[in-house]
Amino acid sequence: MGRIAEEKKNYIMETARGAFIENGYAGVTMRQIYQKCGISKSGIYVYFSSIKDLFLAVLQRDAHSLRQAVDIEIWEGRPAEFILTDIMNVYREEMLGRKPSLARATYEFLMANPDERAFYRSQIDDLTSVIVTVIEYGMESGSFVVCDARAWASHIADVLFGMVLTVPLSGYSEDEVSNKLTFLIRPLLMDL
Amino acid sequence: MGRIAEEKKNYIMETARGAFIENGYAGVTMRQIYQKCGISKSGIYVYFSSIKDLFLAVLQRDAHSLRQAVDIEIWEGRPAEFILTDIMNVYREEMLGRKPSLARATYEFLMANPDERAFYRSQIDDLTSVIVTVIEYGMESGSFVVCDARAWASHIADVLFGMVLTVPLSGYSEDEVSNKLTFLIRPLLMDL
Amino acid sequence: MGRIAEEKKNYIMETARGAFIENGYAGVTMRQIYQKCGISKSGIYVYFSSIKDLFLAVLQRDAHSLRQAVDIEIWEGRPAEFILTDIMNVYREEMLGRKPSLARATYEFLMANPDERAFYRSQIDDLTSVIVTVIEYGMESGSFVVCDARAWASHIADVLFGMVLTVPLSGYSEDEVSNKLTFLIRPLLMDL
Amino acid sequence: MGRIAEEKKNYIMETARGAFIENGYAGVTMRQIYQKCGISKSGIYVYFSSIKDLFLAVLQRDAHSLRQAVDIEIWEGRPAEFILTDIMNVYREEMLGRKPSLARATYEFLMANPDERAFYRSQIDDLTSVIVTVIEYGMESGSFVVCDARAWASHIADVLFGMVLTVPLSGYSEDEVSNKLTFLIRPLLMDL
DNA sequence: CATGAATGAGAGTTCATTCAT
DNA sequence: GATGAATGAACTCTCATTCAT
Repeated sequence: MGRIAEEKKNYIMETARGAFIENGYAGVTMRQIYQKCGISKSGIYVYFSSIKDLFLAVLQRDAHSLRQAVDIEIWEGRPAEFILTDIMNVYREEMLGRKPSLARATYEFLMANPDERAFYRSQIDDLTSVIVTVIEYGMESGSFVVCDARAWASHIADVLFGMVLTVPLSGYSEDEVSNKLTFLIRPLLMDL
Repeated sequence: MGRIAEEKKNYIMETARGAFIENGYAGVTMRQIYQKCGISKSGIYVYFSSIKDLFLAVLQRDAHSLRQAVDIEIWEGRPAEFILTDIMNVYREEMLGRKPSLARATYEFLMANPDERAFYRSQIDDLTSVIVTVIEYGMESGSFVVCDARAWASHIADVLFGMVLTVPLSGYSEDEVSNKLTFLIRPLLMDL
Repeated sequence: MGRIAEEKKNYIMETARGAFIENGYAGVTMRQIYQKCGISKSGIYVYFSSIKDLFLAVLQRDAHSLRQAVDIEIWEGRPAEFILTDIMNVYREEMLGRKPSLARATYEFLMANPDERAFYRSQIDDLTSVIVTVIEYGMESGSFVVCDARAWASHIADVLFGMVLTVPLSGYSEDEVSNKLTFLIRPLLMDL
Repeated sequence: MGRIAEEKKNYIMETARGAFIENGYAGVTMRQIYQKCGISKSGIYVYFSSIKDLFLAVLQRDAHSLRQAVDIEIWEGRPAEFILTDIMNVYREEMLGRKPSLARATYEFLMANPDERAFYRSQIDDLTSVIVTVIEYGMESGSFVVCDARAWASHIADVLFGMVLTVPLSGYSEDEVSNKLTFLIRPLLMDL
């Protein structure tokens, strides 16, 4: 594939991503995508053999890693509780619909395609491991109480992944969400 | 509506419920339902004016109330930590797919019908209030540490509602789920 | 058929008439009728074997005769030009949608049921003959110029029957309609 | 759109036109059209997004302008009374069903789609203005008596538009129609 | 590499009518 | 005399995908 083709492929993925964010997985039609892209109906099939294919590509590309950002923060000596809060804020913005999120689309997609679910687990595990790093760093630096870092990280990751799905339904307000997230990590904080 | 009609209506709802549990909301077609029911395509419309209508009926009928069961348990003097565990187990079975669940269908439905979302919030609130009762009972009886019952109940409800959606995707094993639920309520327990 | 049945039949016709006036012939469904009537779905079939049947009954019952009213006016010595204007006004109100009209429904019905068209012709002929009477009376009493009464009557009837259909589409204003009707009969008037 | 596509679109419109002429607007289904066309059900939607869309396209294409023909006739010096008769004959053929007419379909369509009624008014106005031209030409050339050209033209147009709808119902014979049209314009003629 | 055209399968819904009760 | 239940046939329209060009 030439460079131009590569760019076009990327452009399609980017545009499709927007559609998936807006309408979920099941709610997106080829029409929406090729119209948004301004290309022909069959133009998409040149690069992706099906909607499923396209979504998987979008999903893989989107797997954002907090890892790097967190490593830098630690290296810079930012207090652990702030780093943890930073992470929570990323997800909070997603819950409140202020940050584009593929959560809904991913949910719908994985429900319809059970074979691909391993991907989801690995996403949770990634987040968990990042949080583990933060907690351990916090314990070392005396910001966090001593605890089972892995258990806590896993718990936090679960809650975040869950609330990203449920908050849009429950309609929790920004304050409610913030309180809930604060409540979630409070037991870790030393001086309380 | 005569008794026979009432029975048929129930039969349709029961059958449709199975379809919704299996395929979610978006994945269910009228065809699947009337074929499963063994009636004609238009036969369903005698009882329900649309798929949405039918799903809402199924949903309402399904709104299980833990309230009563919990009240009885308290009245019987069952220890608070056991009652709480009982509640968690109900949801655990749902997470693990061993208890038929409308969670997925509900999620898809509410995503497609934002107007009905209040229903979801009220379900969370119902669960929260039941848990509040249990926690307060546990604090009185000395099983639970003194804490902000409402905040904890709300937190627990959130986690349960979230995990009902995410566990089928993450593929957590029974043990993992159990551990997570134990971890969730451990801080409440007195003797730890 | 007993008297009660007779009354019910009349009631259904009256109610159906309202529906036909509102929605034309093709636009009326059995549902609308039996709901408006507050009777059961099949209740209509006790009295009328089909929608077509029902409409025909409504139509026959509705054939209003101006004959009698006009005869009285002549007998009372009302000036011919006023009587003619009275007739035009009946139709003007219908054109402007201020008098309930079956014109649209009749049109749709007869287009779909060519066999029944003789009825329409007889309606035009009825009106024509009434107008003939008025014109002859007007000629005798010196209000109208001497003319071919039958040709003029037929012409006027045609225009009225046509405009009852077209005015709702053309959207002529009340003034426009009035002017047109005045223009139509002006040549008959003596002192102009 | 390529030339082949253009041709196919025209072919569909032509075929649909036949269906609308035969069965009106409400009486035509997509099925009839795509079967007549020999294409697949969804094939039509490639070119027209709905029945309404298709009908509007047919209607626009069909808007015949007499204007040009009349201008030529005047330029050629054809007597005004003949030109007027030519115009009337166009509509007479339509009334008698010898010239395919969309009048019925248009009536049904506009009744179902009130928003589009301006179109009807503009059609009447177009015809009126053409007739005005002819009448003025006739007055100048001494064929017609001096009169209010606009009022007469409007009157004639109304009658023609009305009779196109009513004659198929009244079943007037060719002679009757001819007589009526003659009667309509007689007052304009000079030597009578 | 790209596209317009075409399609089969299927979606949800409505309707007039029939029939056992 | 009246009805609730049921149905088959039809409706408009959408979709992901293929294929010749």
